[in-house]
Amino acid sequence: MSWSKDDRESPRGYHHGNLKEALLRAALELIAQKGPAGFTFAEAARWAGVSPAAPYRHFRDRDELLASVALRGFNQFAAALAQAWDDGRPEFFTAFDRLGKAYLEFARAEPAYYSAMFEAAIPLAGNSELREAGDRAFAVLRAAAEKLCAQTPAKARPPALMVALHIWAISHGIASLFGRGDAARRTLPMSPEDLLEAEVLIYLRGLGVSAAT
Amino acid sequence: MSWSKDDRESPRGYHHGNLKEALLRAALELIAQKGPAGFTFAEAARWAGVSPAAPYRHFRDRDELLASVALRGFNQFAAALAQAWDDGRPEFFTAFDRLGKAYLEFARAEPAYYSAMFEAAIPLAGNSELREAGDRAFAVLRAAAEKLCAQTPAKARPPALMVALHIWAISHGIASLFGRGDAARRTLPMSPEDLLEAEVLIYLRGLGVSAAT
DNA sequence: AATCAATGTAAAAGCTATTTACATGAGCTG
DNA sequence: CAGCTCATGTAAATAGCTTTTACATTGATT
Repeated sequence: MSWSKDDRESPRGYHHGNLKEALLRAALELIAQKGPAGFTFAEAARWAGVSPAAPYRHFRDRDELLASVALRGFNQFAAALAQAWDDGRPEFFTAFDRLGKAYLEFARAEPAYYSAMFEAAIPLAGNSELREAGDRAFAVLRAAAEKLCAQTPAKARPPALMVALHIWAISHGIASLFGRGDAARRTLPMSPEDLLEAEVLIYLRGLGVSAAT
Repeated sequence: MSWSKDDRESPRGYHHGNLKEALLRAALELIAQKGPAGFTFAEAARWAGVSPAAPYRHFRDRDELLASVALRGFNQFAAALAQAWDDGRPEFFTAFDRLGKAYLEFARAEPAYYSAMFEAAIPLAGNSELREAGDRAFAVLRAAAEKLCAQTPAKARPPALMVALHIWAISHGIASLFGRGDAARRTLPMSPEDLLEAEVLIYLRGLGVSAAT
C-alpha cells in the first residue's frame, strides 16, 4: 500500500483532483482498521485533506460511499474468483480447489471489502449495479457448480443452482467465522483452508463425485 | 412482545427500577429495526424514559451494552439448540434435523441477537463470559458431531471437532446469506430450511452416513 | 476574455457519546 | 423513627459526526 500515509497530504490547490478515488481508498483503509461501523465520513475527508462537506460532491451520503466500496469489492471478488476458476482449466479438480482457496484468500487479504460486501447490511433494493456485481461473482460459483454437476452420476443429478448455493454457503461460513485473522474468535485445530478443503471433499463425495487423488 | 410500546412510559419516580433490563430490551428492539450499526445509546435511553447519561450507570459504554445483548443472545441460542438436539433423542436423525431447523429458526426469529452475536465484531478478548456463552452454544453442535461420527464407518472416522466446525460453517453460511427475510439479497429456488437440509444430507452421505428415509 | 459547471469551503443545525458535578431516595443502622 | 450512605438518575458541558445551505474557486468552454 504505497498510499497508506503519504499521498493524503500531497500538496494540492483548491481542487483535489481525484477526490472520489481518494475517498474510496480512505474508506477502505478505515474499514480495514475499525470495521464498517467505525468508519466515518468525516475521517475519510480528513484523510483526503478536504473539508467534511466535500465528500458530498461525490457521494449522496455515507451509505453511498459504503455501497461504492462494496461494489468495488464485488468487482474485484468476481475477478479473483474468475481468474482462479479459469473456466475449469486445466481440469476440474485443480480449478475447483483453486476457486475455494481464492475465496478464502480474498476474505483474508481484503477483510474491508469482504465485510462491506457481506456484513454492512447494504440494502440491495435500488442499487442494481451492486446487485449485478454480486451476481457476476456468484456466476463464477454457478459455472463451477455446473461443471461439478456434470461429473455427478446422471441418475440423481442435483440442480446446479442448488449446488452453487451450497458451495457459497460453505465458503462464506468458513470465511466469515474463521477466515479473518483479526476476528480470530476461536482457535482452530486446522487452517481455514484445510477446513474448507476437507468440507468440500466430503460434500463432493456425498454428491457421488470422487476427487482425483 | 407485550412491552413493545407501552411499558417504556409506565409512570415511575426518580428511579427507574429496572433500567438495565429495559435497556437490554430497547437495544434488542432497536437493533432489530436498524441493525447493530444504527442502534444508539441515546435512543435506548429515550426508549426507557431516562436521560442520556443514565445508561452509563449500567454499562461502561455503548459497546458493552452491545456485548451484553450478544451474551444474552448466545445464552438463548445455546438453550434453543440444546432443546432441539435433546441429546439426540429419540434417535439421531430426527434430532439432528431438528437441530438444523432450530439454528435457522433462531437466526430468523431473532435477527437482532444473531447479528449482535456474529456481525457486530465484538472483541472476544477480555470478555470471557461472552466467549464461554459462545462455547456453550458450540458445545451442542460439538455433541451432535460426536454422535454423528459414531455413525460413521470406523475405517475413516473424521475428528468430531472438524465435523462440528463444518456443520457450523454450513449453518452459519446459510443463515447469514439467506436466512433473514429482510436481508433477502437474492431470490432462492427453495427455502433456506430445504437448502440446509439438502446440503447436510449430501454432507452426511459424504461421511458415509446414510440417513433414515 | 467571459462564463459556466464542477468541486471545495465555511458555518450552522441537530444528532450522538461520554464525562463531571450534583440530586434523589431506598434501605440499612442504630 | 432519624440519619446516613450508596446506587441510580439528572443536567450541563465537551467533542465529534452528518448533512444542508450559501458562498468561493477554478478548469474548461466558447
